[in-house]
Amino acid sequence: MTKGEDTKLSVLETGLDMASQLGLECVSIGNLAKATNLSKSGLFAHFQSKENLQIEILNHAAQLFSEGVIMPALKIKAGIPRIRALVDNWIQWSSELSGGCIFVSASTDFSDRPGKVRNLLLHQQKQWIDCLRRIAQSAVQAGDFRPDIDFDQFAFDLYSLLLGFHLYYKLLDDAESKKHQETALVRLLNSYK
Amino acid sequence: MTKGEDTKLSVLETGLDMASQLGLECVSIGNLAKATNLSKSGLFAHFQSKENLQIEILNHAAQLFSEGVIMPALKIKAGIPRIRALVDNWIQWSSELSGGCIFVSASTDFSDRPGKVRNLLLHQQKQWIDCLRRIAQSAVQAGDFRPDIDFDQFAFDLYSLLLGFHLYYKLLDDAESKKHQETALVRLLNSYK
DNA sequence: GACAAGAACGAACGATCGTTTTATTTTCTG
DNA sequence: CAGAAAATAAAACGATCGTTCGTTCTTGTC
Repeated sequence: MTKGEDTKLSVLETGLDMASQLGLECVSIGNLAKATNLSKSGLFAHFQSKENLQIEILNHAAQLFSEGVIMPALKIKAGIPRIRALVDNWIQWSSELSGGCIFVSASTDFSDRPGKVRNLLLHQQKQWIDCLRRIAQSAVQAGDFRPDIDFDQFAFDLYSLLLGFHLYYKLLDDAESKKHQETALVRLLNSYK
Repeated sequence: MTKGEDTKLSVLETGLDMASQLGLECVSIGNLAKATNLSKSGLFAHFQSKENLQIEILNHAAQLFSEGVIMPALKIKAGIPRIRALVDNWIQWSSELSGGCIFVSASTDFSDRPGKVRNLLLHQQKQWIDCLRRIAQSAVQAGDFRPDIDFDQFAFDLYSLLLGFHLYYKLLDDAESKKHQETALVRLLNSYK
């Protein structure tokens, strides 16, 4: 890895963390430069525009998300064990970032900001929902779920559960949030059995 | 109502709508002044600081929320009918604002911004969750829910459902979101019967 | 109709925004 | 080690940020 690639990566790491806290739009190039001990122009040269920076942060996050949340879960036995692994990984993921899951904050941030960033985010979220759907399908094949279930509905149900946990955990810092999430997950899984 | 109160109110209306779209932090005084045909300084004089503006926008939103979502629901027969009314009102509320529910976007926006605004937001969210809890209690008294249910868990479950709907509706503009929300609500209510 | 109070204005403040240009340093290659 | 290429820096651009100041216009009251 060349020097340039190396610094760019560390900028993306720091930028991802800042974006999770402040929102993608509020990560300024000046602040990010300070946080990474670079000059504004030196940092800027890596991205050519702020929009590009935002896109690269999202892509970097997507890669980490894939490696840390999705792929490990796919190595677990299909069905309920895999679903539980996915949930655990997701919670782990959104706890690692100091401001919570970047896709959740960016989704509310960019739901009304048309442009390349929103388009990318939309695509990523559709992929994530598709992942949830496929995991429900594999749970049917594994015999853990009834064969007549609605995959899209399951994706909605599970994502809602994670969003609820996210808000409770991040805003209310509710010690109960993990318990509530677990209870809700058990009920959700049972209703699809 | 004096002239000043009148303009201030219209600023809050416009500011609330902008905040729902861009997030509270990205509502700039300059833009808000343009949108309300005021000078920057003229608008500023009503609020003394940006933080105050944000707080007043949130308080204004809370009043509308109370009038439009909570109070009408409390006039409906306690139990499942009231819960359904509350959900319908909430969905109506978050559809009226062009950027969705301000409390949802502000919660992700300010979960990592300590200060008066975050404190207010936190208080408001706790009140909302308390409202959900009490509605579950009244549903027990009305005989629609089992007496041994966990009220906090119900609040978590119902709020998660709304958050899921909100993301689906605002970001994915999913025509199916209403259907998914309805299906999930039916299952939720049944599980507490 | 004078007069005080309230409301809105224009101009400017220093700071920061994203971005460009030019220069300097660092790194890699022959 | 020399020279090309890549990486970073410094300085400045116009625009906008939140805020302050002093002034002007509008409002309602005696």
